[in-house]
Amino acid sequence: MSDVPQLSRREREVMDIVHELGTATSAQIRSRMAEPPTDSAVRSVLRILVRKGHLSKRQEGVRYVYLPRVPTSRARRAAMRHVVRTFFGGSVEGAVATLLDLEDAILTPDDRARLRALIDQAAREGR
Amino acid sequence: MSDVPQLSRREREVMDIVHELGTATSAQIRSRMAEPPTDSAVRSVLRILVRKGHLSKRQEGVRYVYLPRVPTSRARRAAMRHVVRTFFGGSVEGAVATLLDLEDAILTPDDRARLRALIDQAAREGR
DNA sequence: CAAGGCATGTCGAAAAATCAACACTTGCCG
DNA sequence: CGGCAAGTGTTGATTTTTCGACATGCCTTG
Repeated sequence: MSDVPQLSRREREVMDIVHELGTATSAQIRSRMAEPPTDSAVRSVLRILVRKGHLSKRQEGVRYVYLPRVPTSRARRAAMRHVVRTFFGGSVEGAVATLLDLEDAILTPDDRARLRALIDQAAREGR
Repeated sequence: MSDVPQLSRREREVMDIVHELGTATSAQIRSRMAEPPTDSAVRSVLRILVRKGHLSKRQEGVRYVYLPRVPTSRARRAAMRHVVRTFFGGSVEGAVATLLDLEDAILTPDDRARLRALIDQAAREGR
């Protein structure tokens, strides 16, 4: 029922960036941060996130590459669920509506077709 | 391009709750917090959020009621945009897919019809 | 092999956030 | 009126976060 993210401001910022990139080095992350601190500071946060179990690191040649410990699919769902609950009173329909209304929601005919298919599928699966 | 939320952990938690409730008293907020601190502490955070301009307060009888300073519609869009960018590489279609796949995405035939209409409308509006 | 660079981890200081004790104000009710 | 109850703001102590100076290790290149 309850999330327990417990992430500080910087920690969340870093997690978001890693999620966005999928995989990222300390330098990449730093370059995307708002008012980026020293490289050293960024790596401090990274180490904390690893210790807390939110990220894992892989040796990539000389350097480390960080990646989310939670599979993207799960993180996506969790993020969506949170937004739907917090901002849409749990209404999936409302969320979709806003989504389609976003400025950058440019849908190709293909996209539209796929969306229709998704709706049908949801229907078939008894939802 | 960049958000500048700059919210601390507790601040974000409180903001989420207020957004979810639309309007909330200190006591309501406290009752929804994870590991709720003293009532006094909650009100401290609230005052900070007011000072920072994220919340406003209205006298409601004896007590204060807090509400988001940013209109819900705008907050919704911002939240959605953030999730889409962070977790879906900007793909609205992908976001909708996940949305429809959520456990609690129970769509009535009516809902489905409305969603189809929304897609059509997006199409008509040149998206 | 030496030197220079690059990437890392440790550590402690500085800043921010978190928290609750306390004091005050107001309304209510006996 | 007197006192309790509910709600609030101030304040300073404690904890957490944030940060960067520094030392270390390793690779590469000359």
